[in-house]
Amino acid sequence: RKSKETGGAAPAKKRNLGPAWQVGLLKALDDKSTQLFADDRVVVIDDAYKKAKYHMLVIARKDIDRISDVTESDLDLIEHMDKVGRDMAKKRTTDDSVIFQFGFHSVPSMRRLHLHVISRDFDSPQLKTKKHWNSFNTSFFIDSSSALKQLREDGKVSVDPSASQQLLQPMRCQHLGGERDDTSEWVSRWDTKGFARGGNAQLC
DNA sequence: GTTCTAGAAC
DNA sequence: GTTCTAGAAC
Repeated sequence: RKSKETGGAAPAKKRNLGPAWQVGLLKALDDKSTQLFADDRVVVIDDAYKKAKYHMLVIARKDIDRISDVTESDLDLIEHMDKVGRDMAKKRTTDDSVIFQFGFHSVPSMRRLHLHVISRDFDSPQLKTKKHWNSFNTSFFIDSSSALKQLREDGKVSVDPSASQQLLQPMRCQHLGGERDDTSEWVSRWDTKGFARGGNAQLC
């Protein structure tokens, strides 16, 4: 043992990492019981409050808070997170009708860089608010493919300064396009109440 | 991030 | 009266 605390001081205190609710993912890095996969660079867990039938997080072990903090030297890490995420999605279900999306929140609430691996049904009783929906269905959500492209070309991932305002917009479907025709049916099903609750989820 | 809840909206 | 939304949480 090599402890040389001066004056018998208390054991080295851990740096204040912030409020408990912000550091849940940091604890997950050390909690093997919840890990679906782990290697020297990442840990995969189920999102504790999943917003779709399938919703996993690929968490980086490296001390980076968010996608806007990554640099060129992290390209390998982001590529690895993306690959692990896609592998996990394939392992998780063999149902080809399940479509996944992979990406980062522009302004995450939880600390430590994490990649969302989420199925596009958004069928979950824990998807309750407009912000929940918009965090996966506006430019607030940065696809990993887009992040990788930016990282390769610009050496960084730019985040829209107004990204957080996207969370306040009316809920729209990105994939059907058109605000009146195609989405009208979708909006009527999810917009007013219930979201995708009740097992009637479909791709928007 | 969630939970709780007062006040708004219906 | 019930549902919905937005802000505080030490």
